[in-house]
Amino acid sequence: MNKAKKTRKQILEVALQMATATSLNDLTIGSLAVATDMSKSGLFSHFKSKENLQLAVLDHAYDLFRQIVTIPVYEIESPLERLNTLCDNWLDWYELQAKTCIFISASVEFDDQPGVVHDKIAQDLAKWLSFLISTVQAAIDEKEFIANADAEQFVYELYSLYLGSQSMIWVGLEDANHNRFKLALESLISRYRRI
Amino acid sequence: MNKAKKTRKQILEVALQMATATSLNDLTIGSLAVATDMSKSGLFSHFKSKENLQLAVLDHAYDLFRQIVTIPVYEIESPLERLNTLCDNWLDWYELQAKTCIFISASVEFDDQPGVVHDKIAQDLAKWLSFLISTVQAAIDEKEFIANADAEQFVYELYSLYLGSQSMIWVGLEDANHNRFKLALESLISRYRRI
DNA sequence: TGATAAAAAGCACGGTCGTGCTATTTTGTT
DNA sequence: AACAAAATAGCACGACCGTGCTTTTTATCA
Repeated sequence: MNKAKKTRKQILEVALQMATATSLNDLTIGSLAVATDMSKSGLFSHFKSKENLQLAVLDHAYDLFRQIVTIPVYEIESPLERLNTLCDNWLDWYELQAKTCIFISASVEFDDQPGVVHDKIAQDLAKWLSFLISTVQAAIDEKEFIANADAEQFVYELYSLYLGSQSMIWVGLEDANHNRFKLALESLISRYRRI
Repeated sequence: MNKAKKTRKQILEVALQMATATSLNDLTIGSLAVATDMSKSGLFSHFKSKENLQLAVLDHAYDLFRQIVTIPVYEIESPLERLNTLCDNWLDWYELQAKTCIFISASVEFDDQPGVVHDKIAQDLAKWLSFLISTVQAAIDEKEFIANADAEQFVYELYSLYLGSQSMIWVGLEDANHNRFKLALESLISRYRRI
């Protein structure tokens, strides 16, 4: 691997940490340079613009997300079991990222800020949601879920519960083990399950 | 009313609009001065610090929120009907604020940024959630909901669905009329309802 | 190993930020 | 109408932002 690629990767690891801890906009080139022990201009030349840096951070995050959440379930045959493991991994992802999710904060941050970053976030979110939808649809097709189930409605509710779990931890309505999420997920699945 | 109080109120109305459209941190004293046709220092002297401005904006928002969402339901006797109206008003609030909610964006923005603003947001959110919980509890007590219902779990799910509705509009999984939210809410209530 | 290209640093720029200080204008009261 | 007080404006500051330049250091490969 190139020297450039290597340092670029190291930068992105630190950058993802920082952007996760604060936000994509608070990830400043100066502070990132300090954190990586580089000069501002030396770091800057890797990305040519702040926007490119933000895109690179999101790309890096998505790679990591896939590695943790998505890829490990490919071998699982039962769609329902795949869905369950997916949710477990999804919670793991949250824990591994120091109890936040950069995609969620980024999507709130950029929902009123049009541009390529906004578009990439929307695109990544759409990819993840449609992956979930197809998994639910597979469960329907393989008769693990009831035939007249609405896969999109299921995923809307599932993603909502995930969002809510994060939001409500810091007011104490949800606990650190996501028990309300797990309970609601169980209930959600049972309503869709063929008995 | 004082001149000071009057202009302060005018400032806060514009400030809330701007903070809602972007974010509490992007609400800059300079840009707010331009928007209100004042000098930076003239405006600044009303609040003495940016933090105070942010607190004032949140206060103003919460007043408005109560006016639109909470106060109009006080006269409704049936807790369940109160809950339904509350949800309708809650959606109205979202529409009136140009299809965003400052509390949601602010809570994401400040969840990793300790201080008085963070604390106020958490406090406001907690107040709203406990109001919802007490309404659900009233429905249980008056036997509109089943006796062994969990009011907190209900509100966790309700708030999650609201969050999700907003998040998923911009990827097209939810539509502008919040139909997925309404459908899920109906389902949620029916699961708690005494038949 | 030495030539050449790539990576990193140094430095400067215009801009905007929040926030003080002082001067001026406007308000409210006698 | 005169005067004290309050509201607003003018101006300046140090700090940090993103981003261009030029120079120096480091990596790559014949």
